[in-house]
Amino acid sequence: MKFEILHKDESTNARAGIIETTRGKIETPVFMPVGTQGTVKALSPEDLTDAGAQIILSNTYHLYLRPGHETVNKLGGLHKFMNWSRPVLTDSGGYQVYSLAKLRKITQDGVTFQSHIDGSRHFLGPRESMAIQKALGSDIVMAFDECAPYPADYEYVHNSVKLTSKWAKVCLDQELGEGQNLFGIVQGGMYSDLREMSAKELVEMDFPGYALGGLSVGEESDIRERVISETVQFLPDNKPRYLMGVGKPEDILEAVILGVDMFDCVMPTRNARNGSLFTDSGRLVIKNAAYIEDSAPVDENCGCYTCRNYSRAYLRHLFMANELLAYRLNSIHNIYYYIHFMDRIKNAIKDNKLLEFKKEFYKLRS
RNA sequence: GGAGAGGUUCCCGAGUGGUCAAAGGGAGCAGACUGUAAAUCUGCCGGCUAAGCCUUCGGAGGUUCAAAUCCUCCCCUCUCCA
Repeated sequence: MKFEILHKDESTNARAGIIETTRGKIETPVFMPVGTQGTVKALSPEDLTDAGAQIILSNTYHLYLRPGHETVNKLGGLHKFMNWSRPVLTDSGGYQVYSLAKLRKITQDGVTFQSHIDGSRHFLGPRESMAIQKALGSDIVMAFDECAPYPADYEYVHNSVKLTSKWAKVCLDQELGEGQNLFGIVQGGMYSDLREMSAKELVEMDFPGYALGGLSVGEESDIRERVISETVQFLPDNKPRYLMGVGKPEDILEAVILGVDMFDCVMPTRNARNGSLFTDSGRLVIKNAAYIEDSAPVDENCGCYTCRNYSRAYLRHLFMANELLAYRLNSIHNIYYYIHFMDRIKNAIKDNKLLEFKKEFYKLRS
């Protein structure tokens, strides 16, 4: 994997670059749609490429439980299995340590999960996570970390950072497949010194890319931005930086300004399924009665398949009637919005106009 | 014509003397979703000059301190038999 910065914005820390993987190039800043179970919910791979997706996310824990990584491997790996030939990044299962907190127990060696599907017990540690991700054949492999909750006291987070560093080293020692690249994940909660410690320990290990984990867990956006900026300063300039799980368009914009290159979030797809559509003037809740007879598209300026062909009134009808097409059309729009939002940010960086873009962005939604 | 069942707040449907503005569901209205246990979850859902009052349980009348609940008559639905 190769990462090259093509341009740096003059007035912010934003960068526009390109990641080269064996499965193709990824222009950054990039948004990666989330396809936890080997599918971006409601969308086909064609829908994703049409919307401009360059890389998608998938998940170690979920694919391990179902259908099983060995099964996926026997069927030719995740890309072939799901008919997606562009790059895939797999999360390690570290987020499930947080999201499935009630169903797991952490030890020094890893985490014992009780399956949310059938209650059976499964051990997932750094070795297991690497082996699973190797079998899946993803292009970017995430280290197995502990995503700490928020709020959490200093001692808890301190231990969490030490554990994450210990596991990161184990991950690094595991053999991966051809073309696979392992990213380390910085933890440290909202504590500046722990973020610094975590970042330095991981940078010492020399990963091809670094992620900021443990954010978007309920903290205020100003706290998040503080942590991002405090963390990024300890990360090498010439490696991609990935902010995990963030977020709203405005959150992403702020993080790009602070020097982040990669993002993922369930928000565009989940909100689409719940009737909330992203536009430059804010979120449009398609189920609102205001759109019953509205013949306009969701967003007049949007070039997505949904906006080119369907009215708000029709989308509202599909949603209210629980029609399956609603999920697909809404998801197409939101994913397109996010991806093109990143394109506009990227172009603004190349033109040294990111701050102007930001100003215009907030003006439109007020 | 005979026998039976029933009419409850937008809909379905509980409730058979006071704890009933009336369970529950649906529909509707609004909100939340941040490395997906999410096509999920939450709130509202008769009116008002609101810790109180007013109107409501097919219609009219009556019994009672008190009626969606008991009585009388009327109207209307449905099922079965002829």
